[in-house]
Amino acid sequence: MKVTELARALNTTPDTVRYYTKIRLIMPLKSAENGYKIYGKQAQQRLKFILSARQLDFSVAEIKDILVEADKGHTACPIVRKIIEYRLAETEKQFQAALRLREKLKSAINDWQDKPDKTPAGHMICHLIEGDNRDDAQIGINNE
Amino acid sequence: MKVTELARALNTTPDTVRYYTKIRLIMPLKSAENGYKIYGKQAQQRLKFILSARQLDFSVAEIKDILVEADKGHTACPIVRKIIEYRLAETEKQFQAALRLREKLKSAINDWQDKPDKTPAGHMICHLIEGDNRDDAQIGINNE
DNA sequence: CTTGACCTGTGTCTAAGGCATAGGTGTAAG
DNA sequence: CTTACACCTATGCCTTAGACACAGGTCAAG
Repeated sequence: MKVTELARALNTTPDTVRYYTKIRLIMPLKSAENGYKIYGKQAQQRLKFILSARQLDFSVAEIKDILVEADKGHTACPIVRKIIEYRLAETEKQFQAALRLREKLKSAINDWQDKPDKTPAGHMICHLIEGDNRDDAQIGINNE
Repeated sequence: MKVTELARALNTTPDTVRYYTKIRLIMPLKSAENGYKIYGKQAQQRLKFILSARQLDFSVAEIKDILVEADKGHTACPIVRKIIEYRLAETEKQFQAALRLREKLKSAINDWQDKPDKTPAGHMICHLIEGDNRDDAQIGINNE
C-alpha cells in the first residue's frame, strides 16, 4: 500500500501517515524505485493502534514508548495503564481549567452587559477589561 | 524601564515582554545606546491590558486586533465583546471535549480492570486498546 | 583590574501535523 | 506517440506563545 492508500484505509490523512513514518512509529516495507514508500500489514496494524491511542489523547511520545516496549516483546499493557491514569489526571485538570475559564468569561459578559462602549481614554484600551478603577498608583512603578 | 523591570512590575517574564515586543504589541520608547530597550508608561499600560486579556484566554492575534483598533482611536469594546463570545463558545467546546474524553478514559480503565496483561500476540500491540475482536476482515484491505 | 552577578538580544525548540511547492505517474483522448 | 489532466509523492516551511540556552555587555564591590 502507498501512503494515501494506507491513510484512506484507516480514515486518516496522508500527512499523518508521513509524520508517523518520519518519526519512525511505523516503517514502510521498502521504498519503491520511484521513492514511494510501501507499507505492509504490520504497518497498518501499528497505525491502527496509534490512531486508537490518539483517540484517548495519548501523546505521540507516549505511544512511541508503548511501541518500543512491545517491539522488545514485552507486554505494553502496564505502561498503557500507567499512561492512561496520567491522561485521566491531565484531562481532569483541563476540565477544571475550562470550567474556571467558562465562569470567568460568563461573568465578564455579565458585568459588561450594561456598560457602554467608550472611546479609548488615552491611557486605556478597553475599559471593559481594564476596569474603571484607577489603581495604577498601587502598582507604584516609577514611570519610564 | 528595561525589559526585566517591566516584566517584574507586571509579574510576568522577560521572555514574554520580549516576545510581545518582537511582534510589536508593545513598543519600547527607544533603544539605548547599548541596545537595551527602554519602555515607558504607555508600554506598561498596554502590557497590563495584554496580560489581562490573556487571562481570559484571548489569543495574541486577537489582542493584536484589539490594540490596532484602539490605536486608530476607535472603541475596541465591540471587538472585545465579539471575541469574548467566541472565546466562550470555544471554551464550551473544550469543556465538552474534556468531558467526553474523561468518560472515555474512565470507562477504559473500568473495562481493563479485570483484564490481564498479555504479551504481544504478534499482530497486536496491546489488547487493552485494540480489543480482542479480530475484525480486521471488516476493514478489508488488500494486504501489502 | 578583576571578579561575579545580573542583564541583554538572538537563535533554536516545543506538538502534531497542515499546507504549499515542484515534480513524478498513470491513464485517457487526440 | 504525444498531450492533457488528475492524482500522487517527498520535502520543507508554518503554526502557539513563549521557554531555554548561549555569548557577550554592564555594573558594583573588592
